[in-house]
Amino acid sequence: MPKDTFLNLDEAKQRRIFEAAVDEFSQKRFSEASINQVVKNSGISRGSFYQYFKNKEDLYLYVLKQIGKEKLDLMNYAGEIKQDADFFDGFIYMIRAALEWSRTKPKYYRIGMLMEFDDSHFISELRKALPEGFSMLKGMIEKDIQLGRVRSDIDSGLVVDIIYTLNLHLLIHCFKTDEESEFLKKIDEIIKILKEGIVNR
Amino acid sequence: MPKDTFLNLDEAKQRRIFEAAVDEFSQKRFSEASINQVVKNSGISRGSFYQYFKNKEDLYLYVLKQIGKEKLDLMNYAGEIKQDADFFDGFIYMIRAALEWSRTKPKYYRIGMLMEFDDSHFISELRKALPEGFSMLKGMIEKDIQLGRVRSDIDSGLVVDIIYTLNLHLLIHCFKTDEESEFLKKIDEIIKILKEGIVNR
DNA sequence: ACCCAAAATGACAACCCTGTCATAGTAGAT
DNA sequence: ATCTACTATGACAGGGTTGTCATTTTGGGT
Repeated sequence: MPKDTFLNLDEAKQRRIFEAAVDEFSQKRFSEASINQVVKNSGISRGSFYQYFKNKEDLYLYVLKQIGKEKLDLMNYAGEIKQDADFFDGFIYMIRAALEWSRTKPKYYRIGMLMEFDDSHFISELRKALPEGFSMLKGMIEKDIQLGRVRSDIDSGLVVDIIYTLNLHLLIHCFKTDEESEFLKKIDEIIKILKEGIVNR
Repeated sequence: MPKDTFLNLDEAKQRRIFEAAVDEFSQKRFSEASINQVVKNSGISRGSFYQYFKNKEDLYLYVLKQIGKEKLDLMNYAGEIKQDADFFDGFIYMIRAALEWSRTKPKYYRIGMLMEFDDSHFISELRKALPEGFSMLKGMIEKDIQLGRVRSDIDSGLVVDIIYTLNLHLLIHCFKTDEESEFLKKIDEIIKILKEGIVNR
């Protein structure tokens, strides 16, 4: 979506702008993020920016697309291993992969998280169009139901929703406090509860 | 926290301002909410506003305090019934009470929800100082553990966290789509999963 | 060395916002 | 009727934002 003028730039400059944008969008929600900041931190002029991108939305979409490329590589790699695992192991594997990614590329991860809590029109619409990261989990639960590993009256969609929500919530906490081992411990415990329930028997 | 000049106003005018503030704070996060809007919708002048309140934070705290009063009444009422109920019933009761409140005072509820997703310094600090609505649930789980109704290896804090997070998540969805019966169905299902787990046995 | 098209620039308009302040208005007491 | 103390007002300063545009700079081809 950037204009040709941007694509014609030498790669170093493209990266400088991209990274300035990542910096900004990982600190502020889309609506609060400022082009001025991106312009300042990438050392280009305001006028140039609007020669490269149509507007702020254009820049955001570009950043997302770039991040998506890197994420896709990682997810494809993760996808190879968990073929015959059950849902629980598959989930834990995905969590660890995601955590690894969030550790190597924390800013990318933060952008995703901020997006999650952005209720602006633009972001709401955008979110709908984006691929759901945990969607594969739904298939895994359904497989487990067919194999008799999971109760047949369980709503797979709801379970994915639960997992997705709790994971996001814990991740945010993890980011704030930087207690990664605590996070993994809690995920394990949540999985256990999800498996067995909390009732004494 | 408002100035005396505000308290001296006749009640109708106080309400007008309060309601304009509620309108604004239930539509926009604190940082995005605009005094201009409040001023316009309450029909007072900008200058007057700053004669009534020190600043935006002052107004916000006032609104929260007013809402807190109403909420306290409701919660005290709800607290009377669930004395000897177990955690699950207690939780469902609380959910229904909260939902009832969100139905009668949706704007108040929205303010709370927006606060939940506000990471500004002011709101973060404020949130810490506020009483935790679900804190009583923790005690109920611990009681259930002692009574042998819940496994003793369960972390009560984590369970409350799970419940709190999922509830909030579902409520937001409920607010957006206005599917209240769907919401209650899901809560019931989540409780069931929390109780029994999803594993086939 | 010259030319010209493409790229870079920052001033600018137009619109937000918050908090202040000198002025104008009002209503009660003397 | 006058004085006074409180209240209301909107213009203003000073800050932010986005997107535009006339102007200058640059660099490749001749």
